[in-house]
Amino acid sequence: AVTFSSLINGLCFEDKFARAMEFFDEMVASGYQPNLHTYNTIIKGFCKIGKTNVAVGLLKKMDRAGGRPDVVIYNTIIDGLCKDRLVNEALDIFYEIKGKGVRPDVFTYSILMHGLCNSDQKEEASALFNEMMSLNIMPDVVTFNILVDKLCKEGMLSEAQGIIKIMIEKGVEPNYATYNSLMNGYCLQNKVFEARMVFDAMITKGSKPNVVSYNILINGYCKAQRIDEARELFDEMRFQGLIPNIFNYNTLISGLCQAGRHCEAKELFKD
RNA sequence: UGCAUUGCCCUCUAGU
Repeated sequence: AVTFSSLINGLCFEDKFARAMEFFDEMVASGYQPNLHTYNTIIKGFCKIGKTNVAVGLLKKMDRAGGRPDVVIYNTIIDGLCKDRLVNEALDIFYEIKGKGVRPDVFTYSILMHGLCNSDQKEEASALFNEMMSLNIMPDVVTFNILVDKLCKEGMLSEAQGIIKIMIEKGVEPNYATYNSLMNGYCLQNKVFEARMVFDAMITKGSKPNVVSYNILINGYCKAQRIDEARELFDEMRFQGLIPNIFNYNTLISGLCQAGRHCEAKELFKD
């Protein structure tokens, strides 16, 4: 059963969801009883290809058949709905499960807070944050990162710094995503220097910058018309053994183009 | 007994 589930998961990961489904149907037809892990993998697959409604249908079917969906399954569905910008439907499910004895966990709250932030409902997200605290469901680094990121995107950098201070006081260490959000926030305010300080600080604190960290800074330099520094960072990233991804190429190539340096852009494109 | 499933950060384009 484990290998079966892993296989399906692997197929979904490789965007071979249709194959995964085929496989799932065959197994069920030959009398195999899928467990919660397997169901969740399938449900997530449906959400990923934009068929959240099918996922919800599967959930209801499980429910009716007495399949007892667990909090992980509900979290997957709630996240799928949020990513489809159907936060209200996600909240409906949240209230529904609270009423029937499935305890929301730190994932549930983080997912919903993320959805609320993405639909410009920061106040509601804070309310959920307070609610989870009052229920003794402790926010973790991801929960805090969601708040930090939202504040950074709104340009409220000192508030974001405040949250980081609070998280540290609570014994939750910021990770690379926290620093990346902060760097991005500074770049959005055209404060590349401050972003660079964060970048350097994260190295000192032992969080290795990843390709995303580099990309944020590269983008910051490009937007500030400092293309040469952007190029240097790109090279340094490779020197550090990081493999540039599609984002890195896009960022630098469009930066070069906007600066009128089309030849260099073409060179890079060839890689 | 162990092992598998859910949440956070970056680019461009298009749409609105």
